[in-house]
Amino acid sequence: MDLTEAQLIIEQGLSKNEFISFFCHCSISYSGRAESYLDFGDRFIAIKQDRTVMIHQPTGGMPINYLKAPASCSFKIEDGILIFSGSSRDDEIHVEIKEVFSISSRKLIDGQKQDLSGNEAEMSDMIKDNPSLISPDFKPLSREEHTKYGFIDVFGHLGDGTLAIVECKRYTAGLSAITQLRRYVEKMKSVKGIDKVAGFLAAPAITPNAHQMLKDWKFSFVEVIPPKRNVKQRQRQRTIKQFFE
Amino acid sequence: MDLTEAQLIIEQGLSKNEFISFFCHCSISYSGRAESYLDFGDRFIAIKQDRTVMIHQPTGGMPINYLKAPASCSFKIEDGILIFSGSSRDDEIHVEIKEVFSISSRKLIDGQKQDLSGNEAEMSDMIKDNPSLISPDFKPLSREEHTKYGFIDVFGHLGDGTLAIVECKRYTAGLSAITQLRRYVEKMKSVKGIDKVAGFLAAPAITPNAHQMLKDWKFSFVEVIPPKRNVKQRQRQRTIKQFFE
DNA sequence: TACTACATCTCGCAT
DNA sequence: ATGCGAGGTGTAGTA
Repeated sequence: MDLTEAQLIIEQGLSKNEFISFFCHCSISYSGRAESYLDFGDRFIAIKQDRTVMIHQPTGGMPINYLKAPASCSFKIEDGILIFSGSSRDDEIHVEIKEVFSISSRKLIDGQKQDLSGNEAEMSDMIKDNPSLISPDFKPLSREEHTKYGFIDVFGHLGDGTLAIVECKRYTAGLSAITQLRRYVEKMKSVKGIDKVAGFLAAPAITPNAHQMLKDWKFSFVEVIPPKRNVKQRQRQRTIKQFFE
Repeated sequence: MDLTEAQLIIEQGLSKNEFISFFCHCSISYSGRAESYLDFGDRFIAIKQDRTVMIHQPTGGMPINYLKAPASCSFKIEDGILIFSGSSRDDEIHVEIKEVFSISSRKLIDGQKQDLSGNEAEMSDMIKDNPSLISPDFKPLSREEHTKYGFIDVFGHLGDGTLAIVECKRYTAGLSAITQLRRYVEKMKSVKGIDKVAGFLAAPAITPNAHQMLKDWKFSFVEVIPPKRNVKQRQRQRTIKQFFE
């Protein structure tokens, strides 16, 4: 495809804030928080409607280069090469495009927001509603609370009045989960001036090293499978409800 | 665009392992590690050559849904709707496509790898080569070493023989950086049976809370600006060198 | 804005 | 395969 024509289509798309996507043969220089260079090869480039820029190689899940919105984007042809210069707050990229294979540009209309289930907040919700998952005598007091001790997933006390902190992890808990729990427990001990605060780790599994550290610090592991709502069901129900209202 | 034609183009692209990209009007159900539903709207969908799947809304840097490679992808038309079913190891998505606006599919050739500079490894490199950045009497012994105590950025000793552990962060260090350092220091103490191991945090800055915790644990903060090579320069030099060899 | 922690984190590396 | 930590992490929530 002729580079002058490509430049025209892209600049029209930019002026109309369309979603621009194209395949090309290019090299990429990046400079900002870090620096990188990627020699010539075939890539996919997209400029989204908020001027997010992302450049993908043919494989892999993450963009090889990107700019956060809103990036200023300019195109010019120099020595027979289409040069794309983009810059955002912290970073800039220079793309030398030797060939453009195809371009699509379109205004996309989408006001929807995703309904996502299965995050850590829902797990701590479940534990607060079902405290026996932690211990028969666990009484939760708060959940997902920002305190001066830290961001504690579930906080409460045991039957004998001992304060208890629960740290939730949706996946196999590693060393960092234990250090996180330890930090909250230590902080609460020092601020409250008490020498006994119970620490619980709620997760579906725990790594061996983390389990050792947990035992060293006299914390308890509780196997908890994180919950999931059926969001499609929920969405449908809401739609039906709206229909009848 | 006719949905039957769209299905044909996509399936041809899949059979040739091409990079397929298209704009469409669709809804998306996701189920796997989490669950989500996104009601109908205009989206961009790409299936990469390794069968990575990503779906983007018109704005924002991250895909709203995705599948890790290699995903199995199938398309069928049912009740006048093109249905895209994709499944990878842990997850699956169901996309109901009411309209396809445009499709591009192409085999991209790209054997290049990115040369990235400004990562933590280069920072620990610099410290090992310039130990006085940490302390006048710091003698580094190793860097970026996987030990049973953890992954220690720079390890060495001071003039009086005290062992020293350096944790590097490229950005403002927070609480987790201190707990990480603390974990290495504590573990090294207990394994070696000594009661004094020096801990250094090397970073361009540190948050107030982290600084307090650092002081509580008698660690030291050293202001270090992470280095950056000029990778484009380096690439050019290598090219010139190759030319003369 | 700075700080904190989650993420369908992803990715690479070492065990 | 699993464990572990970095990331140009991004993103949301809060003070």
